[in-house]
Amino acid sequence: MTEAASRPTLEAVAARAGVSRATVSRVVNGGEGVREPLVERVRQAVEELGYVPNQAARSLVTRRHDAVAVVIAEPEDRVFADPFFARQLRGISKELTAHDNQLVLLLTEGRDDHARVARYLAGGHVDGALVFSLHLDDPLPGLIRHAGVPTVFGGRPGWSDGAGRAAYVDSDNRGGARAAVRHLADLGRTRIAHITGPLDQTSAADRLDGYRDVVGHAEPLLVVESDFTPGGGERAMRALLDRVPGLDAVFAANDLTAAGALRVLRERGRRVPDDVAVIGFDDMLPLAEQTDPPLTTVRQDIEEMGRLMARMLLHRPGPGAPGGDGAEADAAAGVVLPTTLIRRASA
Amino acid sequence: MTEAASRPTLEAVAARAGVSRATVSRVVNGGEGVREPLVERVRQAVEELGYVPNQAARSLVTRRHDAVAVVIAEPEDRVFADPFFARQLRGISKELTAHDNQLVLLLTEGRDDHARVARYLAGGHVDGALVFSLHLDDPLPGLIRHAGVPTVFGGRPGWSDGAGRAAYVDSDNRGGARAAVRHLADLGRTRIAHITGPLDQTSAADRLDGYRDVVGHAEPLLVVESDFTPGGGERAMRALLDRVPGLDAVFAANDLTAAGALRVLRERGRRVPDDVAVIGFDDMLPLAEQTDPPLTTVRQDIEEMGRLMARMLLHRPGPGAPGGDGAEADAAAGVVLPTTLIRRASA
DNA sequence: GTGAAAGCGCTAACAA
DNA sequence: TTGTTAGCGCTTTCAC
Repeated sequence: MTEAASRPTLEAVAARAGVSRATVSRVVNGGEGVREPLVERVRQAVEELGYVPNQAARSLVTRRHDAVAVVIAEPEDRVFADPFFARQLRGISKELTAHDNQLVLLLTEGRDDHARVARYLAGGHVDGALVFSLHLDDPLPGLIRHAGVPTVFGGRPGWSDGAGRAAYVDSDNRGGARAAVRHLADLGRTRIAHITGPLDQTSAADRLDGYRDVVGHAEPLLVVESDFTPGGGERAMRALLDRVPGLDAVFAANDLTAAGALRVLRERGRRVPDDVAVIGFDDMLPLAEQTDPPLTTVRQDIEEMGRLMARMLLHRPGPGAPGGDGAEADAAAGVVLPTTLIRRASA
Repeated sequence: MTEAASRPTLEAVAARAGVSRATVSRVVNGGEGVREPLVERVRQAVEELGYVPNQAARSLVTRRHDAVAVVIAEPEDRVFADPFFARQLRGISKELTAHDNQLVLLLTEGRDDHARVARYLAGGHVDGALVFSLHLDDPLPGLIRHAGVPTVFGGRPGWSDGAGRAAYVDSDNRGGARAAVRHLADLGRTRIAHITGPLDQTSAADRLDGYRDVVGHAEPLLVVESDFTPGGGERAMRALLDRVPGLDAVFAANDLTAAGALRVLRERGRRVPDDVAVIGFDDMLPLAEQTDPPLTTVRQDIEEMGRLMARMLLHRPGPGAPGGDGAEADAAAGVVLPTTLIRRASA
């Protein structure tokens, strides 16, 4: 219970081991070019004193921080209706931990916070940033790119100004949607409706594209834009049933929407999947398992997305590497992860 | 797009403003004791150069970091089946941001990670820690207390070794449970069952106590220990129905469990709430709204819990203050937040 | 292979 | 009120 009084310094360790500070430093940082017996002596001294390097002092000279910012820009409550970010965080955390990096979490509450985040990032407190921003018109990504910090985005960024260079990780929204709709078609369904998400988000737009890849643009009446919420799903489902009473399948852009749709279908006396088959997207648990009937849906490997984002940031070619200055790295700007159709009872 | 070359230092600002570094420092840190015209000159130079203080250099001398660690020790997937932590994080983040503190997120994956976290905390990289650890036998809280870092716990800590001094924030699990069960009694229900959570978690134990406050210990057959999962809820509900077919109400220790119970009740042909009334705990959205019927449940103000934790940590009496050395602060060790019964259709 | 010494950018006495 | 100066604890040339 020795009170934190003042923690031992390199100096103290050096004294104890009977070597110079430089030697201790070398040992602490990997021990390259120090002879074995000395290494051992220093290790022991470190152990005995419970020495932990002072990161501030180290950063001051190395200009590295071994810290990465995770920026989550989600003004709405959606972040919390959804374990999505939590899972990605887990993936990110694992990868960062494996490389001895710390995770600094920056949550933004709205536009006011943007300046704060931009300042922080520009302030060089972290070695890079992982950014989640879902809306096309979000000014934050621009601010961040301007801050000159190496960045990897979560989800395909929607802006278009020479953004070919932005590194990102996304899941295969389009392919997943295609698989879902194709599955409905294979079931013999011919009037397949789609409840979209907010189309200012690339994930929603991509899922719509996937739907169209299979059914074409033939029946615009079968597509309703919604908002990724259960309430929106209900409204959309009602509209669809009013417009096309004979529809026999629904592909909802996410599970929340699908849950709302399911309720309306039940309320209107449609049996699922007998009369109308339903597929969602996300495999959001426990929701997808708890709906009635349990929801067939498209799963994405969210944790892996997080891990990959961190890996891309950490392993990007260093500032001195050929072909780039680090911030605007290398070739493969975007990485897209596969999705899987999870069959339950609803389709 | 000026590449981060090297950011301006205090020195540069001083030169530009024609003053000394000390003066710039004073202005940057609030401007106390500097005459107005100078303040203005310095501010301008800061602006023009886009100066941002180097936190590492500052920490090195002040030994403060304006950073707080949030430690989430949850080996299981529960963290992510539940927006609980995300919400608390939001609350914490808001409060920290308001006081210009950064949030360093430490997720632990299991025992292996404990040493890492303990080392980090002991390393003096942060000014304090907010710790979530749900299990009685978790060694992490002990390690952390040993690290000598000011700490506030999320949820009443369960260990007993002189832990009267540990600061924590919890919601009124016992009172909430009492309100739920009392509501069931007011509905005229007389055979009220309880599906508990894992009793090695104080929240589950406290909810059981609340239940007993109302119904007493009379009917042990009406209480089944479960695990906070839907599957566990199903199993518990089956056991309950087998043992006490005539039961007319169930208080489930959380919404996930309640959802499982609801399914079994339907499957066994019991109408809810007519035959059996059901109440959950948490008000976990969207689940609680999407069950059939929508779930009556006990809501806790999760975000406020987070905010309060941060506030307690930030405003704790400083190291020099009377009556304590900061780590083992003042009087009110624990703060308990009220809960609210949310009435929906299930009870 | 090892040590001595020079800062990294900042704050905090202390002097002026 | 302002400036001068001495470090904070560490890494990193550069000699030896």
